[in-house]
Amino acid sequence: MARTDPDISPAPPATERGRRTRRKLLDAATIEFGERGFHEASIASITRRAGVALGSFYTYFGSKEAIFRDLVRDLSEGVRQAAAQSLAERELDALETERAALGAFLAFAREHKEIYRIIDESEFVDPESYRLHYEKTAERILGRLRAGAAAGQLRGDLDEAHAWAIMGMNVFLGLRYAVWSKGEEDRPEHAAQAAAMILSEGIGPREA
Amino acid sequence: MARTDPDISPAPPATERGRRTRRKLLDAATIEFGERGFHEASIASITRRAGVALGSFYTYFGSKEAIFRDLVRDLSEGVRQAAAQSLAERELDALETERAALGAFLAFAREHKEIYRIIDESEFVDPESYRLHYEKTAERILGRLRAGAAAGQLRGDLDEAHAWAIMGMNVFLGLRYAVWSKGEEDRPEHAAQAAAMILSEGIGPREA
DNA sequence: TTGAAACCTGAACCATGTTTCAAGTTATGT
DNA sequence: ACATAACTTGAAACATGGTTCAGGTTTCAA
Repeated sequence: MARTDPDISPAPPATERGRRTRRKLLDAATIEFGERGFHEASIASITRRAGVALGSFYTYFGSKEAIFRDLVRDLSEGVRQAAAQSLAERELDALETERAALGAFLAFAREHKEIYRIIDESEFVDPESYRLHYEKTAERILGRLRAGAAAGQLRGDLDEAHAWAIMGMNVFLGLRYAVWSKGEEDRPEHAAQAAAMILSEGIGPREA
Repeated sequence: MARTDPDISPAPPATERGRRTRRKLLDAATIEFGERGFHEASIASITRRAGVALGSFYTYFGSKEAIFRDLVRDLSEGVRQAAAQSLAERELDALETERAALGAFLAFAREHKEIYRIIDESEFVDPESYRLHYEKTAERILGRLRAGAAAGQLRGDLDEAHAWAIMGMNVFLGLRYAVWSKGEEDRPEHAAQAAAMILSEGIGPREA
């Protein structure tokens, strides 16, 4: 009885020591999943990295899937906070805000390729978390678009689809110019510039 | 000697019967991988669906990864052809072409969610195929942008980054409005309309 | 017609890595 | 100080499913 449901993680740690151990496992898992992907990753390797016995893993997580799920939600929240903070720093108009958001995302993705990869892999390991992550992100973008429209800085008929379009642009530019970026010539600023141009004027011919 | 390299698929079938069996396996694999994802999928289940003995699998594919790789490249080519055909039908100007391309993609994604899923999962199962697929797709988009610019229908300074931005828009709109689409209210045409608006005018306030 | 190559078969082998467990250690509140 | 709950340990059990193989059948060109 009180069997550990593999889908659900056990109750949160009750002691400080417990919280530390759980955190060590989560951090080790970030590295392990980031480097090897979900299926190549092994729990033994995670506990080894964390400096913890194999058996301890199941004190904190019900299964390999469970730690992955907890990790994705953890990282998703971290990404959200990083973005929010970077936008709160300056007062910008709506178009500048979108450009800054993409810039922050590119910088973040470049710095934390593992996180990018883990969240993306959740589409196949834990689709629910993946959906949640992108739905919440789209909602935040839509919120900014609405604010911009209210301020007369954006057109008034923007909706969810526009938010998803912008998010897709950002994600793919991140993949190409931050995660896959190789040499000097792949400049994230250039990607940000291209996106900003599309959002401000479209790609139609310049007015005479 | 002549051991089967698990990474490489054996020589192509020499007989008609062989080609049929290989095709049956590929088709069964499309269903299996599409429904269960790479790791949940089993070779036994694929051969069962194909109506072929387990052992026959290794006559045509060196490993589970190998059939997945062959399948992704097969599907990628199929997607390319479908898009090319749908665009060849009508003579359109550059902006209309992009809109038609997105429309065709949304229709295709809605009709073949499995294909969409398999190609996306290749990011983690066979990254090389994934990169190839999206690099080739971006190149085709860039080709269209250049043609549009040459015809004076698009601005002249569009480059790879713009192509990736457009591709990202399309992919995410496809995910949201074709693959995840639930009710009547998620209309792909609406997504296509939003993207077309962004490309033609941007999201800035309407001119007075 | 005939021989060789191509193809088919499915039971058994086997590697891998997740999960369990029973016994010990450390923390916490009274 | 004591009792109890929280936590730790790692060897072993276990399930799963990919891969091999030795022997049969079909195809096809000469």
